[in-house]
Amino acid sequence: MEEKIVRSVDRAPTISDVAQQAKVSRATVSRAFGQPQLLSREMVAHVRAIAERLGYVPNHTARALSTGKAGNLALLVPDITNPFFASLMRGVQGRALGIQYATFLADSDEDPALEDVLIAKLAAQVDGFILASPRLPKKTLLQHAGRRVCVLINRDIPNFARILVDGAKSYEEAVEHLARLGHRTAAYVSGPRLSWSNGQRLRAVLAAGMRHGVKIVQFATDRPTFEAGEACVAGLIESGTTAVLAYDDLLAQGIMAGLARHGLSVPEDFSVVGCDGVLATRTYPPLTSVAIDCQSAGEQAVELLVDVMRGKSASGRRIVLSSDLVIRATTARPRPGGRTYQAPAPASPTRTKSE
Amino acid sequence: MEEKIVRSVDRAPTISDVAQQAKVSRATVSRAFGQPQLLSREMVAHVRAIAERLGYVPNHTARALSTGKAGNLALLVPDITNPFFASLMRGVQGRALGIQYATFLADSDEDPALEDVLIAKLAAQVDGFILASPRLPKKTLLQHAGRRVCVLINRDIPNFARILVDGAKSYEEAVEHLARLGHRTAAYVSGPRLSWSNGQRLRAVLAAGMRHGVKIVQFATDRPTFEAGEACVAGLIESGTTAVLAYDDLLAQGIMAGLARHGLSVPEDFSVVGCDGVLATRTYPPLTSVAIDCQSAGEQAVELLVDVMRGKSASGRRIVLSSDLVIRATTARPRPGGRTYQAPAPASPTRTKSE
DNA sequence: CCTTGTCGTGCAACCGGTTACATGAAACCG
DNA sequence: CGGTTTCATGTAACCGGTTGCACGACAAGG
Repeated sequence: MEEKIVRSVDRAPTISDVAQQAKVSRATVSRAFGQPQLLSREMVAHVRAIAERLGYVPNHTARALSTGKAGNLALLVPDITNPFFASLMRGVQGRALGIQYATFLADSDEDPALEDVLIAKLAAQVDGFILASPRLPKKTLLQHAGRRVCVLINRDIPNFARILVDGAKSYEEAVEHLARLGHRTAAYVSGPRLSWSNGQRLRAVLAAGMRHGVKIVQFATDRPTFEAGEACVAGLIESGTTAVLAYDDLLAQGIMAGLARHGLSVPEDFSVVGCDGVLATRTYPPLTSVAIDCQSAGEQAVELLVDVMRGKSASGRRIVLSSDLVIRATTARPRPGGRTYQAPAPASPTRTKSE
Repeated sequence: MEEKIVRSVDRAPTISDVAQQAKVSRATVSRAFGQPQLLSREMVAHVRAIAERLGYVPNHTARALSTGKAGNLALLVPDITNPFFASLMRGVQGRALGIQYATFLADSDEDPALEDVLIAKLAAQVDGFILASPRLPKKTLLQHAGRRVCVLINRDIPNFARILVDGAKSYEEAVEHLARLGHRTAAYVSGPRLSWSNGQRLRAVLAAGMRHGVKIVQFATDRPTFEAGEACVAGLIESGTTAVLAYDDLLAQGIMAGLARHGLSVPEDFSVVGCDGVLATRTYPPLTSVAIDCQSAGEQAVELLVDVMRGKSASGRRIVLSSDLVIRATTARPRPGGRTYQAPAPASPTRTKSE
């Protein structure tokens, strides 16, 4: 029952093989696939039948070389383990497949230098890039855009085709929501400094805080990770705030873990708001969060990309997607008598190595 | 300040441009990059200097066509939004970059048919595939393997090069852990039916249950998702069990949410064990879970792939990676007097549409 | 001084497609 | 019925590299 893998010795059939079998020229075979309207009905059928029988599949590489079109696109993300970008990838691949494009994925690990290298390496093989939250300076992006079409996601640079997820309104609503519950002060835990989304969200929170009489305290993290969220909790508690808005859900999760470690419960002692739309619905307790349709963002990015490539004068188009504030279980009115402090309980996990 | 994107009009310099400038043949230029040892030191330096000045970069596509080597690899995963596969991707890309390979990523959405299509589409552009938890029948995989090198992850088929993450020992330990805590019955909530990992984990749980006198109840889900986990909770409660081992962390999270909705608390009323190594460390409360080094799995897959491609007779190699049971906060001794039932509290979230 | 071998480079074919242009046959038209 | 279109197909050049083979120069060996 142990079938051997038979590595096929006979190379894959080429256009010449089909041409020979069909007793036509290679050009005809090519046209039978590329421009069937140039050939007679019968000829197309004939050639295709032969091709089918031989198992012929046009060679993507050869086609790319002679046409100058790669038939590929690349998606660059700063962190694929972040559910936001993972969902984005799904959206991109779905639409790309529909237009016969294959998708390279590259993860820059939040590193601008690596991002630059990856773009350069892939440039030869793709017709266009979708750059999600790129960290590269505008100048560098302009250079790359000069060679290959680039669509940006969550980075707002004039003259670039770009998709922006507008979290501002929802963050403002979140602040209002907290104000209504009776919070007089709240913290904003920021994401990557260079991130457009982060700037937008911070501004929205500050403005809304002003408007609704909520004092805003800022906390910085260099990367939006669980650990970073956990780490900022000490400062959070010290600051005397009763609510926190995080840049994203990953941070929010970390914050919740940190709060628990300090003996504080959510939402009784602390209210927490995140942002993303994936993780929030997949963890417990259900996180009050700004929901984003990441998949749709990816799909629209692909469409925008092809529009630009086809020269539909969509070059500078700016598409803004809206978001929703979804109120779940991590926000409530602050404890009237103030917080009940408890000693931190650092639960170090027990590891059992197998094998 | 609004720089225009200047789409470069002059096409990228080719090997001919360099040859002309350097007053040598195209072959020499080619060798200056590919086989410098065939050329004199000075010639290599000369050509490279000219190339540098012109900004010449060898055309990947053309090279791929003439050598027959694509210089790319593809990673196929059933669900990129699952943190396990996302981490895997990172490992793969890291190693691939090191050997000058670019990585296609394809998400099959757990659909064998789509998987088949994706492999076929990408075959022309890659030298090899890394198939993570492929759902295709063995027969089909054999066919694909005949055309392109394939390395499997978490699928155990003889004669295939493959990487297996051995969760068995850790799941056995988990059952033992539960037994020690005093649980007499536990549930196993399974993942994809076709998944090798799932079979392995189930068998391990059953065997260990037998050995330690813990009765095992099985629950099936078609996809390991948060929702599926949530959905199976009703049955879980009905079955009268006091602990649950989930196929992965996503399921475990769903189960915890479902339990909470039914008014049961973890770990007081119910003990929960997951598996993965990413999500468990990023959510609260910290999940007792079988940890897997996904990134390393990805790295090793790439290395295995290049070994096979270089014909290092690694064709049938079977690499087994170990896992760790990490005991965190979701397992405890069962409530002595049995569970305290409460009425379910279906918390429907409030949506606030922005804009 | 001629032979033989080694080394550095060029020539030209090839990888597998696409496409501008040429060609020949059929259809149309006055 | 000759001349002009139109249509279907073939011819050959081209995309940008790689590589087997040929060739000339120069050094070593007899």
